[in-house]
Amino acid sequence: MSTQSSHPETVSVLDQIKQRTEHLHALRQFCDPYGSAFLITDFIEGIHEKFSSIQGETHSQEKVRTAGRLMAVRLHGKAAFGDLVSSSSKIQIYFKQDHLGEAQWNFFELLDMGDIIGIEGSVFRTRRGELSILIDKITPLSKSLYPLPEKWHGLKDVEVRYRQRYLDLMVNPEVRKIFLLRSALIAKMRSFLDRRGFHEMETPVMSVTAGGAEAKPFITHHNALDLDLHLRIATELHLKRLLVGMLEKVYEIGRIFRNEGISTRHNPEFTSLELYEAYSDYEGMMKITEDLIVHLADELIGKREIPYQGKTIQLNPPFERITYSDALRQFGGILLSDIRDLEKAKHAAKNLKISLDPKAHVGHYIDKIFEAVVEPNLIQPTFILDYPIEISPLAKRKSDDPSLTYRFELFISNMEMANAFSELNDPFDQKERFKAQLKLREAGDETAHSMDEDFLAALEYGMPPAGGLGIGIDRLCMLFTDSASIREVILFPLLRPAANEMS
RNA sequence: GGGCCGCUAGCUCAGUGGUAGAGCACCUGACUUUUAAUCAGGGUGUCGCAGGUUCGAUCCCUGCGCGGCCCA
Repeated sequence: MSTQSSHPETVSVLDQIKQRTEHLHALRQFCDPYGSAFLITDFIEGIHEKFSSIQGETHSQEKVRTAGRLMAVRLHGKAAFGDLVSSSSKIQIYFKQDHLGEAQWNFFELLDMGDIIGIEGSVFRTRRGELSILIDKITPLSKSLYPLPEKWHGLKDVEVRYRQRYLDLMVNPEVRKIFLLRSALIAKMRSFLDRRGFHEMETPVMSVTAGGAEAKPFITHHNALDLDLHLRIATELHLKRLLVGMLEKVYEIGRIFRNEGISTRHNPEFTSLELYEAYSDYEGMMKITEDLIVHLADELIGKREIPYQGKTIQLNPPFERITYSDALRQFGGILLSDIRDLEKAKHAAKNLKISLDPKAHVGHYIDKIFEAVVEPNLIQPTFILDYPIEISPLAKRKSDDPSLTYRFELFISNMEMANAFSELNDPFDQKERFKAQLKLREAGDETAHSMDEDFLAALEYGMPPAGGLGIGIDRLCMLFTDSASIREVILFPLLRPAANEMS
């Protein structure tokens, strides 16, 4: 057992641990307190369904066997009520001395809050109308040696909640709900894509160069090859190689790593969906984005109006569409053409009180100005179309304006949820874009792309025109669970080690 | 990286320059249909850490740690 930082060795806690340990030793006289497999006839949620019609004084003929964690006990002399909790449900259990008999009542007296037990008994309804199980037999399955957090207020200290997430999950049922929803969301996403003929692929997490996005990578080292490797910052460039290889509809749901700051919307590792469809384009990607999000809302929430941080988000397609330059003009009175010149961009940024690194290039300024002027206005789902080429090195140029690209981002509640484009499949153009990125990198921009010769070689074999789409799964989960912070939807968000965990 | 806020019992939180507080949890007793059970009794603490000021610091000051929010 590891050192428990949240359990300072106070007399009070020691007393409770001591008492629980004594109960454990007493149990060992009769059974293994850390039991083995326990045959369950009914899960708790199933019992509620199966016996919902029980009324009055009747007890079920049928016996049930189920298991869970004992989370409350209401002593009542020679009887007691308890709450037996499972992952998504709970049921009241009734211990009765004369019914249990001396030996079983003895077991009951050795139970502590938080213990895991198996029970066998008949189902009945109490005078107050609560479906309950009258226990015939208790089987101790695991002992809880530490006192639990408060039963009414739960565990609120976010630091403890994240560092000891198991406690958070144990005592805060709504937290369990969030992660069950996250699990369901990913499952629904997979089945949605599979039904549409997409195939799930797995591309490398580690490679010599990390590309496909503007971000700093984490670096690790392979000993046998004596080689520094980067953790991926996107799955894009590998998935597009698959298009070259004639896998025409592919996706990957995977962990992405970016060596950047932490905020309520950013965790250094997060999960993305990226999908690529040959012979499609960004119009096709907009359609699939709408379809997917609406499908998830229908399946997970059951409606298309969802509450998020005090606002109501309407997920009814079609989502609003506005071009990048129209958005700048509409929300900020700014002309895109004006801020594509570095000096003019600096001036505009100054007016908006945006300060940037002196090495920042014009793309950074465009991005920041957009962020400041437009993003705060994008509450309802909105596609922003036709991004400037300076900040879109992997997207196809628009045929009617080669300074813009067939790229969109979807914003919901001011958050960037999706990013997609008609994929650039012209290797000559792609090479020029990489060269431009390389210049920025040489000028000190660590997030600029490096030249990926191998990817270029793949393009030179011919990549079909395609639409590609990336969706941030964590942010989608935030939206669907009304969570203000990305840490609420990541089981173990990165935290600094606590002082006593260092060294 | 900067600003603001927080850190007090296992948990949720009050509080004060002079013996450390409540509710829940826990312990003892009563109670065989309660459900935040109830009733009677019991306080279990390195007041985040380290310095400083002071007769005396949990409180005031400085630094540090961890976290939160906002900004970059």
